[in-house]
Amino acid sequence: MGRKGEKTREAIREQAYRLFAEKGFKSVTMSDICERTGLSRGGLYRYYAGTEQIFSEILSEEYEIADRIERKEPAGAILDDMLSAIYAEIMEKERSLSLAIYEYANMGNEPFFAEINERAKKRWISLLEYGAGTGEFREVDTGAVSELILYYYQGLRMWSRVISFDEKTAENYEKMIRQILRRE
Amino acid sequence: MGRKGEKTREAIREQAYRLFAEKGFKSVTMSDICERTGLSRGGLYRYYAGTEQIFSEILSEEYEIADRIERKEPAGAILDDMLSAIYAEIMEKERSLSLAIYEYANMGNEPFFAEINERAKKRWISLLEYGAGTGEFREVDTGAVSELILYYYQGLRMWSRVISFDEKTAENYEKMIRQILRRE
DNA sequence: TCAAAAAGCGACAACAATGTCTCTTATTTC
DNA sequence: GAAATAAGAGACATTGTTGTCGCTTTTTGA
Repeated sequence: MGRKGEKTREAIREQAYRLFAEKGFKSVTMSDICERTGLSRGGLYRYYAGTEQIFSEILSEEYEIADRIERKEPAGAILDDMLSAIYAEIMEKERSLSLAIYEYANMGNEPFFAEINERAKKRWISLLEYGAGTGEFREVDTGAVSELILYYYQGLRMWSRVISFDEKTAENYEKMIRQILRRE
Repeated sequence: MGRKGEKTREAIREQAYRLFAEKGFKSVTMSDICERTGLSRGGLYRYYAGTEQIFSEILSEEYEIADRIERKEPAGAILDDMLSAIYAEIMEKERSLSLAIYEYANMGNEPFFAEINERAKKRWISLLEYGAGTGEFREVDTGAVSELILYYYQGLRMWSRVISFDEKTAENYEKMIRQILRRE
């Protein structure tokens, strides 16, 4: 019963994702999504009541993935993973939602993103503490350093849409973070 | 001849600035600006052909101010000035155009902002070189460090609209930068 | 295979924003 | 203070977007 609908739902999200990545949140209309999916208005509205609904569904998928990093490896190895994930994200561009997310955040969804951000910061703090405990990292002001890691990354990610970075810029990020954490 | 017009022009820019700071670029309509200024459509269109025109005029004022930092003081003093300007910008919020600028940048104005950014980076690089020359700062990879300074700042500035920072966060910025530059 | 349910269509009314044009009202300037 | 010019009003046609609704087509499962 009703199996085809799920395929369409996914196709809608897939196409909408691309549109949001291209144009941000505000500039995407339901008509745009109709066009891309080949659906009519009636067809599309059967699934989603508007762009906000589609976007928030995309977002929850997105952050679900980002949130499930939880292991018990050496701090250095975890750091490697996180930095290479970040490197990839800075370099990808085409699928970057940074504009859409930022627009959406500024439309009354501040608390949600404050929360996301708080969690990310806590994750970094606990990694830094853990690494300092095992002696892999230098002792640092974990609050300040995790903010640096996060906002430096945000700045890069956002402006990589506007300025065409070479790999050097993304490498510099990694290099600076490692340098800050390196034991002398 | 025609003096009153200039007053109105300025009033339009002033009100438009507020709107852009509140809602970003895309969400501001000519009708919004009519409402705030108390002008009719005909009246407003006599001065500006659209929101892009108003915004780009506001931008050029904005960057004109930002661009004229050129002195021959000790590197440490220049650094102090720049950091305190940054501190103020992170904390102000109400008049922050960061959303508007980012939206506008992503609407085909990438080259303009790439250029602005390039200049800012060069300014930092030359300050870092100068300071290392006088022995006030540590010798660092000036390219990498200036990127860190810039994008960390961008990240902070953008997300300060969404997350209510306390002064601590802005202070941490200053602290980290000084620490990176401090001679041992 | 065929009836019921799900999926999809496209016209339509309502609204919001744009840019223009003509007319009226203020402001200069002499 | 009167003619010339600038500033401003507001109605209008146009365009784009939204959300809905009744109808048709397709899918599904008994």
